[in-house]
Amino acid sequence: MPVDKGVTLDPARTREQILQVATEVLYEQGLDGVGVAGLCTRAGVSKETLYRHFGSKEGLVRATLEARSDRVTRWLREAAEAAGPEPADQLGAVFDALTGWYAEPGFRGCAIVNAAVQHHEGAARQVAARHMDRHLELLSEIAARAGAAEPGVLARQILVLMEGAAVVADLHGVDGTGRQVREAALALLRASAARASAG
Amino acid sequence: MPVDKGVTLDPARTREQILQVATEVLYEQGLDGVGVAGLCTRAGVSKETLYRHFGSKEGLVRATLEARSDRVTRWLREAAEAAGPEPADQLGAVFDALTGWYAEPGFRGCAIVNAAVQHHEGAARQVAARHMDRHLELLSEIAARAGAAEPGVLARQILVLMEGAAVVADLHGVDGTGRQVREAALALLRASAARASAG
DNA sequence: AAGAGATCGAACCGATCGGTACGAACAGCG
DNA sequence: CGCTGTTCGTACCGATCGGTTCGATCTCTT
Repeated sequence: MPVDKGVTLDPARTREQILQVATEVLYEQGLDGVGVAGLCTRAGVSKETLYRHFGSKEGLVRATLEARSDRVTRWLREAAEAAGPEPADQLGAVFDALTGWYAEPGFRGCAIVNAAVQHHEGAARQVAARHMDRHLELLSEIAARAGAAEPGVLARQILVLMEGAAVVADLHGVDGTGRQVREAALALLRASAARASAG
Repeated sequence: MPVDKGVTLDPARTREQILQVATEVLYEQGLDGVGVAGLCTRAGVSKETLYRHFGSKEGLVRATLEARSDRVTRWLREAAEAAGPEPADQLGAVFDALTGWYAEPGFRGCAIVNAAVQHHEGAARQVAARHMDRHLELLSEIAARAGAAEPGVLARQILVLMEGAAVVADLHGVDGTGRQVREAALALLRASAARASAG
């Protein structure tokens, strides 16, 4: 019985295939909602292969979340940059992108936050902390260019809006959430800028 | 060998004991982080007793989360009412209460949201949705009394701040989160009230 | 042609999972 | 006293968990 290994036998390809399946399945089912055997079946890969690439389930989770953090960070930054030079436009564009995400079928909140909350110890929490640092960096740049009174504080307030929006859109319903949160973020930006020019 | 059943043999007491332990342990370890056997050990109760009271682990989770939702809802409403008649004071008091919570040792975010995110199907999501409805009710009352332009929208924006604050305080650090989010909520309230009197 | 490395499928491991069953010990009530 | 219902401790169930091992098979490189 010949064994089907796919077209090529490329370790990097195999790794990517596992990562892609894990990204979907761990998001849909939760970290504890699927076993390694199930992951392997869906990825069309044997357990030995998975363990050689990632060492453990924890290692696979870490790699999956780190890749996702990279992707999301890049996505939001590009959305901001595509909106032109105005800080308010950039902030609006970020929340427009998020609003589209909430409405996607299968949306279940932020995968990284969800993972961090499921396992109170482990890699997910570190990845989540770093993920938020990256968001904060982007938001701080926008806040500073907008002339905010305290760019760091404003950025953190908007970060809270971002994370809260994902939770509320997931658990309480998408309707209007994105738009409402976008307006809240812009209102905070205006208030902070006004305070800076008045003070 | 005499069996130790505790001082009294009161079903209601037994039930409360299980609920109290489950509230702590499920929050600390996560829904999948502890088995029914472990719960029973920590509660000083046999598996048969637990299953007679709650039917299943899912039933125990539901009862635990519903009790918690009741408690949190009462707690926030009392905090608001204790702050006097001014809506802004009441809103500030709500976030002061939350800020104190974030700083408590063992804080791990909102137990109900965490549970809902861990099991994408099941009782936790229903409890979470209802939990947010209750928050929204309180916030809408405050927003309406503050003369907000759109009380429902403002309440939802502040709800997003509440949920996001718990996530950020848990995963990104407590420092300043409570105070910053409190100020953000009050800023949104002021902006909405100003818009209402101007329009 | 031959070796090196990647992969598969399946068997296997000990541990744990949620849930059930049972006999014995206990309390409260008539 | 004896009846009813609660609880305990323990054993047990089938299933699944994360992880390891092994021989066979396949591709690529030299």
